[in-house]
Amino acid sequence: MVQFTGFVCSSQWKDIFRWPLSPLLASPVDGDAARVSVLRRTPRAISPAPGVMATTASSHYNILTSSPSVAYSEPGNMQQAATYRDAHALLQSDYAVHGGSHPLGHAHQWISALSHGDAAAAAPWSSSPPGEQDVKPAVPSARDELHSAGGLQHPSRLSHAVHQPHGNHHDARAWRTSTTAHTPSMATTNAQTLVYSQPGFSVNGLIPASGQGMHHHALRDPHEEHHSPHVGDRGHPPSQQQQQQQQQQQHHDPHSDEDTPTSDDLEQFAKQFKQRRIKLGFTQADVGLALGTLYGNVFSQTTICRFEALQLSFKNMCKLKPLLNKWLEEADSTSGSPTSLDKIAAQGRKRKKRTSIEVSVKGALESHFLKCPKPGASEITSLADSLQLEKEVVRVWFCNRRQKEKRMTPPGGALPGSEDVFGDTPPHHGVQTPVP
DNA sequence: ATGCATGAGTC
DNA sequence: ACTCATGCATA
Repeated sequence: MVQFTGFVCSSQWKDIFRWPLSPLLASPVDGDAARVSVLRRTPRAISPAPGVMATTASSHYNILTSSPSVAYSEPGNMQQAATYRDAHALLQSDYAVHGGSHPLGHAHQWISALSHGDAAAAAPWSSSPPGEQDVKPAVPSARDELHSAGGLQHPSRLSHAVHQPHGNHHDARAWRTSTTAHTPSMATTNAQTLVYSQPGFSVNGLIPASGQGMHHHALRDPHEEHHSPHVGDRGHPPSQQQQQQQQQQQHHDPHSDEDTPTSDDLEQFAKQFKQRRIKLGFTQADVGLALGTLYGNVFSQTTICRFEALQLSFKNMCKLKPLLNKWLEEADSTSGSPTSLDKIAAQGRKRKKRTSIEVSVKGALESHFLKCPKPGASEITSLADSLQLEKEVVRVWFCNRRQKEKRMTPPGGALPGSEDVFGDTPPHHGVQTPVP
């Protein structure tokens, strides 16, 4: 039953599920770490399980203040260049400075305090559909193949019903089945939200705080685009667009961001990154902000999280790695000093309230997806009709589902050990480097 | 941590 | 109308 909430803002019901958190103070391992991270423990015993709360915002989510400005620029605007030392960058920061106008009045009143995220992910229906998950060995793209010297993927896979009606399956899951055992006891603990809204706040002079996002807009890599190159099954010249532009992919060095890393490198890095980050006492959100301060590209907690979990596309991972790597260097070289946090609110336009699709409905969608991942407009319409959902919602659902399919990092995000189901799961996976 | 949403860039 | 990168809001 989908009910519509009249007000977009009246989503107060969510507070009903606010559990009394008992914040504990935990000092990060490092004794010198100037900052402590407040870890919040979430009583995972309590599961709200709001069965029927399909709240869909009224379709007329009016755009009150449609101020596009997402400017994260600061008054001081001293666009120092040099920050991007190496232009190798394939940084394709979006943030195409639309409005250009900078808010200035960064209203960071929303410094969310919602942090609790007991890692119990695994969607109910995501019980790793066997034959479906075609765990074909990486080789997402020709490019990938080149540097995938990691030699991780063995050729054992063969069948797996790699169907997919339209030949557009392909890539993604470059991340082999790593059971991603992470999920420490804590998750996003964006507690210590001390917000210094300083224009040019530099940390120990090490952090160039200058990046004050000025006009470093769109660095979108014109080259390197054309997604989904690798036409699923290699072995036939796609005759598609021009080959990638991997002019010089000599030998890769996992540490230098000069070349394209391998899946292994990325996995390794992500893992290490997370450890370090935590050790330094930073939250994913902190990092996201720092990147904005340092390089002008702000990222959300979500993105950092996905990076660590390797839930981004290969390309995207490659793009972010250098940035995160730099941050890491800065971060621990300046550990023991305050950090600047600034919020560039992107408030303004009203966002459609997130639609909550009931489990049963999801099941239905999932079924359809298995049959036809790319329903036509008419199909979507009828499907939406039968499911009592807005067409747009259904459309988006499929889009997201497809996108997810392309990554679905841990196919067994569901359960460990499920990797054997395919009988071809890579013999090894993420190695747990026990922190130096 | 993840589900649904937005938007730029493509096709 | 789709893919992709991203993120708000939520669980």
